Amino acid sequence: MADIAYNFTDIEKKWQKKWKADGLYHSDIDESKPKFYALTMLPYPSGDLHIGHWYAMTPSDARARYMRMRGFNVMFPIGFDAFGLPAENAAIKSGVHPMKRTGENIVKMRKQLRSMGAMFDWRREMVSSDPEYYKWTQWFFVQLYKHGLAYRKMSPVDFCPNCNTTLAREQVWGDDRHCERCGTPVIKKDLDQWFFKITQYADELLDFSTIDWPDRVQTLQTNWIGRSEGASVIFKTEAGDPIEIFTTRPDTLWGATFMVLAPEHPLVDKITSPAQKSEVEAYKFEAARQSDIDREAVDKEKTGVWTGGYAINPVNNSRIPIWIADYVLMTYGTGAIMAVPAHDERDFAFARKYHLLVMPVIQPEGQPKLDGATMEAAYIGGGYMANSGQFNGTIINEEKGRKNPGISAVTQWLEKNGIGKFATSYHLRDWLISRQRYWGAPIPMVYCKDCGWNPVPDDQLPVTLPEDVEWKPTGESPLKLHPTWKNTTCPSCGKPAERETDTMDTFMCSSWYHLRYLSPWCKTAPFDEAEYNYWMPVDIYTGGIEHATMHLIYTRFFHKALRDMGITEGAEPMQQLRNQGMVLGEDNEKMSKSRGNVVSPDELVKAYGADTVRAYLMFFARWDMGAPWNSKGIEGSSRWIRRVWLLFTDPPRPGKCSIETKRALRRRLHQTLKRVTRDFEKFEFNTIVSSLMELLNDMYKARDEGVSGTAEWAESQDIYLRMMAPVAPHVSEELWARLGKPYSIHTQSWPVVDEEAAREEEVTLVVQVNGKLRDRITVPADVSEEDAKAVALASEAVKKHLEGKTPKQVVYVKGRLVNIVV
RNA sequence: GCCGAAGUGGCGGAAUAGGCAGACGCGCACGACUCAAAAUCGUGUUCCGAAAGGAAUGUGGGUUCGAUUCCCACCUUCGGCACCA
Repeated sequence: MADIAYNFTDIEKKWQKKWKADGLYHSDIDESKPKFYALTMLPYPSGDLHIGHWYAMTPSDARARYMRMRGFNVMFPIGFDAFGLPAENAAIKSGVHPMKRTGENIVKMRKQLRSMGAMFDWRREMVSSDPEYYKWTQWFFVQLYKHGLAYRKMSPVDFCPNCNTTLAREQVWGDDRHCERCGTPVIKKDLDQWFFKITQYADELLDFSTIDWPDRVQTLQTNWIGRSEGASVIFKTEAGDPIEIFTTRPDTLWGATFMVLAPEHPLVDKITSPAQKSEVEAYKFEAARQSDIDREAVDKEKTGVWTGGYAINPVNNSRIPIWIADYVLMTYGTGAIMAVPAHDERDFAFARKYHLLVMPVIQPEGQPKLDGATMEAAYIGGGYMANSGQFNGTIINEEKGRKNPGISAVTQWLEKNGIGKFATSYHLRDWLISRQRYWGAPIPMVYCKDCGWNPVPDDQLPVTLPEDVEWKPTGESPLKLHPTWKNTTCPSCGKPAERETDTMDTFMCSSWYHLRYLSPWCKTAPFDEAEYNYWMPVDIYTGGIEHATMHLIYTRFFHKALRDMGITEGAEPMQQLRNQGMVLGEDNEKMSKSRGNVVSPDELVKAYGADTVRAYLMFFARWDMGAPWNSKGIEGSSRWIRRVWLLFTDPPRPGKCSIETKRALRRRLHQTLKRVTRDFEKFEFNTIVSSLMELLNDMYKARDEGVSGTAEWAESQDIYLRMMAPVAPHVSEELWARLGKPYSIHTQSWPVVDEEAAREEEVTLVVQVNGKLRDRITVPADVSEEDAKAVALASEAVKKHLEGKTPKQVVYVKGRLVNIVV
C-alpha cells in the first residue's frame, strides 16, 4: 500500500531533481513563440526565506506556468539584491565579512527557493554584489555622468545616525522622519554628494498611459512627484537684486503685501539692514539648529523676522517688506515666496502675528466686500479679482493651474510684460545616491586636484571593493579609512589622485537587474542585444507595494535615462504591474522576530509539502489584500491535495451510470475551466483554488454515481491535472505520470473550453414578488419569456403572496429571474 | 488637513454586466467508523422565530421592478502625503 500513500517529500524531491536535470525551466530565445517575461521582485539575501517571499512568489510562479501552458515562451528569472546595510551592520557587530555572510546566505536561500518548486531559470541568476554585476552598475553611473544626469552638489541631506549614512528622500518615512530601514529619526547634514537628475523626468514619470499599473501605484507616484502649475515671477529688491518666486496663484499678485525668504536663502545677508542684522543672524542660527521634524511640524506657530529690506511688487510697484521665516523651505520652489495674507492661510497667520498689511484681491461673488483689517481667516475660494488694476472683475474659479482661464490670462499678461512666466514645480527632488558605507558598489569617480572629478575609464571597471577593511561605525565610509585603496592616478592627467570613497544606494543596483537577467553571462556589455530585443520589456512585474515611491519610480527613471542615452528602447521597463498584500502574523501584527509571530515556510514545507503551502498561500486571502496568517486553515489545503491524490489513484469502479451524470460532469468540468482561466487572467488566485475544490467535490459525487472508467472521467482527470499544475506542480506531475501521460505536464497546453459542454440545459429561475424571493422554478435554458412568466405566475408560492392582486408589471431577466410587481 | 483603499457569519473570504447574499475553506456541533483517540466519511452551522415568516452586506438617504454592486452624505480601519507657496 506504500504506493498509494501521498508521500509529498519523496514526490517533491524526485520531480525537482528531474526538472533540474532536464532543464525543464530553461528559457531561450525562440522566435516561433510569443515571448513572456515574468518578473518577481528579487529578494535581499537575509539568510532566511520568509513566508512573505512565498506569498509574493508562488502565485507569480503559478501565473508564469499558466502563461507557459497558454503557449508563451516564458522567462521567470531570480537573483539577489545582495548589497546593503544589514550585512555590513552584522559585520560591525560580529566581524564576519559581508562578502562571506552574503555568500552563505545566498547558498541557503537558493536551496529554500528551490523547495518552492518554482519555474526559475537558474542559469539567468544575478547577484548584485558580484563584481561582474556591479561593474555594469558602475558603467551605468559613468554613462549618466557623461550625459549630465549625475552631478555632485554640496547640500543639506538626510542622514541616519544609526545606519551612519545619508538617505534619499524616499527613504525617510513618517511624521517623525525616520529611517526607512532602522526607524531612527534622521538628522540633517551638509555634505558633498552625488545626485541623479530624476527631476528632469518628472513630467514623463507622470504619464502612465502606455502601461498597465495599478491605480494605487499611479496615485502614490503622482502624489510623490507632486506637480503644481503656476507662474514664476521676478520681484526686485530696492537695490535691484532679482528674487524669483513660484506661485500657483499669480492672480493674487496684487495682494502680495510682503515677501518671505527661507533663512538659508542666498540673498538674505545682502538684503539685511545693519539694524536688523543681529536679529536675523540669531533667527538663522536657531533655524539651522532645529531638526526638520520641529521645523516642519504643521501645527507649530509661525515665526520670522524682518530683514529690514524691501522689494518692489512688479505688478503695482508697491514697496513691500522682506521677511525670513522657517515655514518657507529652501528645498521647494525657489526658497522665496510672495505672501498674500488675504488668500493664503499661512501668510494670513503670519501677517496677523506681525501686524502686516492684509489686502484682499479676490472677492467672492454675492458676499459682502472683504476687508483686510477685519477678515478672520484667509479666503481661499474663487470669485472675481479686485484691487488688481486692469484685471478687476476677472473671474477666478476654483480650478488649479493653466486650466483656470482667469489665472491663465494673468500669466499671459506677466509673460508679455516680462514680469514672469508660466512655470511648474514639483515635490520630487533629485535622487541622492551617495552612501557612506562599505557594502555597496563604489562610485567610479576620481578626484584630481588639477582636473577635478573624472569618471574611471571603462577598461578599469569594475572598481572593486577591498576585502581588508575595518568595521567602524564612524559615519564615514570604511573605504575612506582604508590606508591605500583610495589612492589612484587621475584618468585625465595621470598625476596622483583620490577615488570617491562613497558607495551607491542599492536602489541603483536594483534599477536595472531585469536587464542583467537577459544575459548574466555577457562580458562585453550589461546585456546581450539579441536577448534584449527578444525579451524586453518585462510583461508582468509582481512585488510589494511598499516600493511604489522608491524602486518602482527609480527603475522607471533609469529606463528613460538609458533610452535617452541610446542604451535601451521604449519609455517603460515593465508593461504590467501587480502588487500582492502582506501576510501578517496570527496576532494580526506585522511579522517580526521580536514579536515572535514569524511563520517559517521551511517548517510548513516539512509538515505539509510545498504544493500544499503554495495552494494555501494562493487560497487563504485575496492576493492583492493579504491577511493575517491562520495556521489551522492550511489543513484545508492539505486535505484538498490529499483528496485529489486519493481520487486520482483510486482504481476505476465500473458501474452503471446515466448519460445525464456524464453530461453533468462535463458541464461542471468545462464551467470550472472557464472560471479558472478567467481568474488566472485577472490574478484572482483564491477563487482558482476554490473552483478546483468545488470541482473535486463534484467529481467525488460523480465517481459514486459510477462515472469512473468512462471517457468523460478520463477527460475530467486530464483537464483537472492541467488546471492544477500551475498551483501544485509536483503532485500534478506525479499523478499525470501515474495516469500514463507524457512527461511533462508543465509543457502541456492549457485545455480548451468546450462551450457546448459548458452550456446549461436547465436553469433555475428565481421568482420574486415585489423584489422578494418567493420561489425557484426549473425551466429549460432556452425557455421563452412568455413561458417563463406563465410558469412563474402559476407557482403556488407566488399565488399566496399575490393575495389575489393583479400584477402591475412582470419583469423577466433571461435565464435568471421573474419579478412580479403588484 | 489632502490623496487612496477597504468595511459581508465566530474567522479567511465568494457573488460575469444591477438579479438566489454567504460559494470554497477554517472553526464549531452532532453522527458513523474505533476498545479509545487521531485520520477519514456524513449531516448541520448569518441572526430572530416552534413554525409560517421576518431581518441582514459599516450608518443614513437616493436611483431602480430589484442594490453587497450605482449616486450622495457620514462613521470606522488601514496606507501614503503634509508649512509644497
